[in-house]
Amino acid sequence: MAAEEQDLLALRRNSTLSSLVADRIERFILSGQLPAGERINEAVLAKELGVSRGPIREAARLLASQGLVEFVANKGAFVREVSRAGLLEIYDLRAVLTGHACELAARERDEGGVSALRGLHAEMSDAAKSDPALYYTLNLRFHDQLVRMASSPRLQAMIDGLVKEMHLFRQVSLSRHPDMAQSNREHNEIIEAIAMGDEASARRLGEAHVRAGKMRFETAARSTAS
Amino acid sequence: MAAEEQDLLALRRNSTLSSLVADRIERFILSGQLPAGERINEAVLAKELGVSRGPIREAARLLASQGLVEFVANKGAFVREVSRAGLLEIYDLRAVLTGHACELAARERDEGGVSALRGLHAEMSDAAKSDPALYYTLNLRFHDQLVRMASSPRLQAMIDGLVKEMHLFRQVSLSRHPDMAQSNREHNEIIEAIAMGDEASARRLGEAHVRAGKMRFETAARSTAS
DNA sequence: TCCGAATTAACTGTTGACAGTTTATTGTTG
DNA sequence: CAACAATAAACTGTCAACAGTTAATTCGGA
Repeated sequence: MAAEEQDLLALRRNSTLSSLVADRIERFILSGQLPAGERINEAVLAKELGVSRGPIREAARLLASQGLVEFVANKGAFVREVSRAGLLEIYDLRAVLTGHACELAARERDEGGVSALRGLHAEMSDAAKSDPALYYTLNLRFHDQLVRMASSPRLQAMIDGLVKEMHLFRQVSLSRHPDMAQSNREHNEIIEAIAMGDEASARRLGEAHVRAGKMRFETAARSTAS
Repeated sequence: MAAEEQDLLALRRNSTLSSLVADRIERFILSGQLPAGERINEAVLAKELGVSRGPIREAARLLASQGLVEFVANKGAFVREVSRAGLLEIYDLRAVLTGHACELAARERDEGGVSALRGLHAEMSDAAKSDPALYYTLNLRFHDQLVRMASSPRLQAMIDGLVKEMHLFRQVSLSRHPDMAQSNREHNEIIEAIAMGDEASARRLGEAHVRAGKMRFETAARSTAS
């Protein structure tokens, strides 16, 4: 399979145990198997994964670089907690950076990229009616494609990190899009601005799109206040 | 001294060898003692700093999180190289993020912070005429203060990282401000926008200020082309 | 019964040694 | 003399054990 092949390539290019362990731990964290705030017990994880504590520590440091874990001296590595305020902060940053990404994408004028976006948009239109989970997955791919089209590795890394951090927020209500149709209409506007090379509009629309997500979360959270 | 006291506090709060080693290595890198592209020889550094290789490795991973070094499997840690294109990329990101910081600062309406900015601005006006090195130092503090006033830890970390990365660019022509007076006029405009709580202007001016720095670099580099 | 000090257990931080890979060197052949 | 293969050195990746710190438990006293 393509996915496995890519895994093997990544393995060969970066064949260190630490990175494999890091991937595993990252999945543990993002899946909620390691809850936010939890300490990462090195000995237990080492035994569980069948490796020594060294790679575990290095993996934790790697994840710390992505903002997923936090080190406290003589206490160890903890899965980072993201507060409500932190989440709003992340939304703002992601909005600003996404806007920048759209501006750069509009400047690049990558036709192949634009048609990829159009394809995803069409798929999402269907999924919006029938399959929210699929919409969610496609949405991630859409935004990933968008950011890649900015061809700015640092920008991509920053946004990736922010997206991962968002998943550390306790409530998982993020995965639910209250209004997928509206969200996808915004996607379409962004695509057209990029296709036309309209940098200013692309930036404004990209930023507004994420800000809209923030506001959707704020109102949803307000109504779900415990 | 206050600085030493703060160091001691940081030491007590985070009394791990790794972090101390990381600080040392970071200074080596930023001072050019470890040039960009150079491999970090763990054994040599360990001997030099009188510690084992473990802390060195962890410190390197810590620095990797700040974008200062890069790991290659089975080859080790290398001081990251920043190309001309990379530097321009960083300038853009910093511009966008600084604009955001200014917007947030304007929203906060922190009078103490504003007067701190005004104080630095006055000092810099003097330094601009007599002491470029001092101006450079004050400029760093000015931007630091600006970002702190946004009270967004993630934003601060991001910009800090970008500023550090900029220093990895080979040519050190960054430290020279071709037109300190103009730069400081821009500072003043930013301060006033923040003081008035004019978020939109603060953002626009903050972003433009860093973009101006980028353009100053571009023209300076063009004339210094080897 | 509850609070606090002393003791014990658990865990992280650090070290030195071993295994596997990469790079440099040497020797060989056309 | 140059190109290539084999060998040796250097270095990273991993491991298991030790030291130091933090957290939990036990014990004694009010």
